[in-house]
Amino acid sequence: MLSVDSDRRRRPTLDTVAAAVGVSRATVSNAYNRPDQLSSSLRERILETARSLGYAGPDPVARSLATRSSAAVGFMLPQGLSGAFSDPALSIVLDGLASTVDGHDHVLVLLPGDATGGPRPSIVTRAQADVMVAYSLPDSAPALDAVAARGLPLVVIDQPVLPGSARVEVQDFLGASLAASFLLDQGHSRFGILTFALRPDGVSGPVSADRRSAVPFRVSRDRLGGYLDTLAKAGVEPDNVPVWEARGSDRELGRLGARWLLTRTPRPSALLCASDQLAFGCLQAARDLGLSVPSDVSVVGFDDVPEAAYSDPPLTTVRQPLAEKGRRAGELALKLLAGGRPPRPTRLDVSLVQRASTAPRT
Amino acid sequence: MLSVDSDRRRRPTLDTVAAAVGVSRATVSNAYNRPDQLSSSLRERILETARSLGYAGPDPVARSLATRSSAAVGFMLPQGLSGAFSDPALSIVLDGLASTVDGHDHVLVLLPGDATGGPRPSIVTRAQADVMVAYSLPDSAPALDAVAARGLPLVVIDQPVLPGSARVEVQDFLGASLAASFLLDQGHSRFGILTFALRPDGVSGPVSADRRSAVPFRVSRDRLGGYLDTLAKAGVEPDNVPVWEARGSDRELGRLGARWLLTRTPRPSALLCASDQLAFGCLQAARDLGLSVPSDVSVVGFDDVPEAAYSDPPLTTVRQPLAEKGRRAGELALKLLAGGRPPRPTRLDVSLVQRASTAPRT
DNA sequence: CAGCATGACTGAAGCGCTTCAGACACGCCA
DNA sequence: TGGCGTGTCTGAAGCGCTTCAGTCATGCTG
Repeated sequence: MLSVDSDRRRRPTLDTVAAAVGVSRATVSNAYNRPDQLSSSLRERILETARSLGYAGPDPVARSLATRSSAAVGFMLPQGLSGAFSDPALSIVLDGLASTVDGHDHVLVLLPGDATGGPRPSIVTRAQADVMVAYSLPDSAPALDAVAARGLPLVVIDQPVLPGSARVEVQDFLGASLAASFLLDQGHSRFGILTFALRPDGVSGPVSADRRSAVPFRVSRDRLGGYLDTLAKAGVEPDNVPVWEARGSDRELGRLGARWLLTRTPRPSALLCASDQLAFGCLQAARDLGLSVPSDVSVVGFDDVPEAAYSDPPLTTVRQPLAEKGRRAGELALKLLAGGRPPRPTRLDVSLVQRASTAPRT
Repeated sequence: MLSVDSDRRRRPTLDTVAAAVGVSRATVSNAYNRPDQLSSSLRERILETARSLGYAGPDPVARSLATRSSAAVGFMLPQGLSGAFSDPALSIVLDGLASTVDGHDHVLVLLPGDATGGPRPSIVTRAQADVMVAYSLPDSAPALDAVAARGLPLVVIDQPVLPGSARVEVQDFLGASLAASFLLDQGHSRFGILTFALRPDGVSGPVSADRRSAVPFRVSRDRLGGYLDTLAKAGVEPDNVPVWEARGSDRELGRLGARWLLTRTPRPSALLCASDQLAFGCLQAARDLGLSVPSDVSVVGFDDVPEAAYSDPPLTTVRQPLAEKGRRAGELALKLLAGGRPPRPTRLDVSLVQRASTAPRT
């Protein structure tokens, strides 16, 4: 304890090095940040002395204060990390984002959410980041107000536009409607829908018409809406379509929901899922019940994660450009950081990928 | 651009608020950090004024400089994020870690690695964190030197002990040997081994005896060593055991390797994998080749990720307490931060979980 | 040789906050 | 009445760095 403290106290600073070399502090700073401002021989001497003194370079925090930039991008999640990362779609988006900002020497600061559907405002207020990226937070999450209060630039992924923020998202409604149309074309008429959280309250279960209104998660809203609207236009009453809400997007929760859906009477001949993970759960549930996919029941997912091509059977799903989404968000963040204005939001394309988990109704 | 700049310039500070209220800066600071140091009526007045001025609270960077603490834990990965998160084991560990540090109002700063098997030293040097957690980095990664140079406390997960650092890890060697013994007991004698990266050079392919020596990743070293040593003790020559190295730990790379292993002559009757993800790839490869698991070939994994219970067939695997690993690492990090000395490393337990992917040799 | 551009280095003013040793007024006890 | 503890608030010294306007030789031009 004592020794750690004294370690800390003894840590050399720019001044220590400057004094040791016999130059001004500014010169030492230049040795690190502006090599062209001093002779290379002096620079060498400074770096050498710094090394021998155990000086590892300018303190990042002090540097940030002086430059008013922390070289960090905050990433706000709607939930805790385990829930979050069980969704491979997030990992891919995050990777796209990370590789973009990493290439510009920025780091990613992770702000996990809690039951309110986003990070606590207090943690947002104290996070050292100079731009925030919000991933699929519910409308009007307190975290968003905290970002606004700090005046930080914001880019939102999969979320309605907020004044002054940049946005990237995909055409979820269209994607869902593509999937529903496809199944209708295949002759299906009895459907079941498996969605992930409509609200950040951790509830799983059948969805009442009441709960379907004013859904704060845009993605859930659009995918569910896309499914139901398309079915309705084809004459399938929304009230006759059982909907199960899973509180998260993982396989096991999907299995649970699918078990319920597949035991309704009459049994749906096609299941529409809000994510591939949920769809994988459906495949499992069908197997559990001795049903065969696609001859007894067709299943479609959403996202087209890599695994969708290898499931048994391979999954028919709606493809969205996940990595691209992350990359775009990263570029937008860097652009805002450089003082750019938020451009018009672009909605990335979606398309239907037909594989073996769907078949015409026989 | 201009307006952003002026926005920035105009942002109120403690002084702005102090002047507006007519008190000293110290008092405003106390209003936020030490409510007991001023009358609650004054405090209310200060907070109210701050709000009306658009002051969102003390600037985190300046605060960090003054307190010499940034309330952030750095997390260093051996590879880029996409590779990393395709491994569910990492997500679970990360979640355990995040929930622990989050509970103490710390955030996680992600430092993705590159081809050198860890984050670039420059990014480590500049990251604003006051303790680092290294996850499965190779021995002597440059990033580790950078941490040492900064004098930051360090906790390592799945890595050999470094002087002065805290450590948490599981008994990988023992786990591997448990799995190998089990298969030997089941009467198997022809084995194949599927490991993830032995070196951070991005190479996939059959492993020569040469490449098996001086493996810098401790986990790979111990799991592979545990398999081979145990087999050797039972009289199975290591040179007769084909080993495939996948450059990452994902299903598709596993499938590729298993395809090679399952087409050796004589064909192995049992496959030992370094991770569940790789094992899932084996299941897929077996299916591709028209082999049935477990009657034609037995497969064991390592980790016991949740999905292992739901694969087809459910996976026999070595269980390690993943979430616990992350939690412990988080606790250690917080302890070091508080000035504690690194305690003796604890190796967490492993155990074999028998499911349906293995069967006695017929 | 005056005049001037150039390169190398420095002084000092911040960046926005925390903290700690007081200062000050007030009420209380002896 | 004098002394003293208490509750409030302040002044000023940092935290470690960047940056910008200079200063000072030095060498070059005309």
